[in-house]
Amino acid sequence: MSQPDTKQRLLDAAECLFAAEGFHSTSLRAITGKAEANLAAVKYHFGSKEALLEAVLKRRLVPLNRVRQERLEALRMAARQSGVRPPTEAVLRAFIEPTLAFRDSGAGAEAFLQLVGRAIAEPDDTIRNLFMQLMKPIFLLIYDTLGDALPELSDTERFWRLHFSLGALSHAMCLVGRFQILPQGVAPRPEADDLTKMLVNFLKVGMEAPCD
Amino acid sequence: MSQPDTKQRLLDAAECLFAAEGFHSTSLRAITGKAEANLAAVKYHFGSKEALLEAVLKRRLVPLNRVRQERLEALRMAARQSGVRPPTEAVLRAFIEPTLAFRDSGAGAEAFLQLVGRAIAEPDDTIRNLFMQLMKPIFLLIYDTLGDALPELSDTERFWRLHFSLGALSHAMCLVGRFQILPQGVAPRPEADDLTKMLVNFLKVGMEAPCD
DNA sequence: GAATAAATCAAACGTTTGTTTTAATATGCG
DNA sequence: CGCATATTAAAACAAACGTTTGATTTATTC
Repeated sequence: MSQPDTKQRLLDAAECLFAAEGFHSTSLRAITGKAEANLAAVKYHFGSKEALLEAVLKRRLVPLNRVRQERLEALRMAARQSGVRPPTEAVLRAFIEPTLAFRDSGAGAEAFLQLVGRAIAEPDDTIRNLFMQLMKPIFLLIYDTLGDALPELSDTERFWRLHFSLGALSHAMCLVGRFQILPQGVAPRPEADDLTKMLVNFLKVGMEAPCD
Repeated sequence: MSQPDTKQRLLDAAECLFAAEGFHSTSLRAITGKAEANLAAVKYHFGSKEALLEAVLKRRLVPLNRVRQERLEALRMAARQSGVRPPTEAVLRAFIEPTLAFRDSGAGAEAFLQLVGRAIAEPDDTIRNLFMQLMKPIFLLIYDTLGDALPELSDTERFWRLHFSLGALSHAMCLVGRFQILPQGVAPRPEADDLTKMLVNFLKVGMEAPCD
């Protein structure tokens, strides 16, 4: 090998291009071109274009979800032992903080956030199912943990408020770095910490709002 | 003409397919096949595939945004005359209520909501620019009206809270009708009224939350 | 009813797509 | 060295894409 792992270069290039152009609009020729690899390299190392997408998603999403899972389960554990409810804000933070902090963790990370933020609304069944399969466990865990934090909330309200929150998060993830409409007086690119603070602060009160 | 307007049938078919499969994944052959029209009909009536998308978007989005604009401007007017701030909830409702109520207005309306809910995160520049051009005026108007309602809020906070809200709304729009993860005890498809109430209720407190 | 315009049609265009095949090259090991 | 395995390279594949063409049918106008 001349350069670091072709496999790695393909993952990096695919992540970047999938995020910028979308999965279907990105050709294997564009990916292998950017990665300075041969066209057949994708088939050789991954098997297919879809398998490449799966690898791109898993590379970052599995560790990220593991962190989220650990933080959420630690919250449940601590709450159960001390006999008090986990604070809503802590539950939201356990899910959101790793996501947006992740943004500054490396070169392709920001692109990856766009990719994931868009995957949640993906029209293609194969892609959405792949993404949902990766997200379902953590989704159900935060749903349950929010139930611990807000036991008086009905299942339906909790479900929809969680989805409103996921929508706000994914939208924030997509928006980071690509603004289309910027009114005067608005900082173009907040720090990850500030964005997390704003988002958690916004969602917390929504989650805890009385139902009527 | 054998059937009602080919142009109309093309719009309906395209709306449905764009929503279900996405713009790039929908072929002109699929559209003209569903519309029972000739392949060249799109070129003849609209000029191109992109122009067809523009027509699909404008057909519903222009009237919808007109309603939103009227309601928002009526709020500003009433507030200015009475000397009190427009209520945050009313501002949100002016924007959201027409959207979700629209869902029950016709056959393709629900599909259209998915299409629009996804367009906001669209990777393709041409599509996103087209959508943004249609949405920019109403976006700036609600941004200003929220400024009337919440003058103590900083521009940056107001901007991001608005985006969180748009994310929640677009996510709710995409989700309507296609659930992937349904915990027990959750109603699968709330009425538009109920969904609006939940969403507005959720966003209102987030908008009005203290900054720290 | 002839002449003009509007609409539809089947067929083919050149390109690009993901995939596959076959050959060449580098690498590791005894 | 020589063999075997892993990787890269180049070329070709059929299929699908949006677009275009030129002929034909339908509708409108004088």
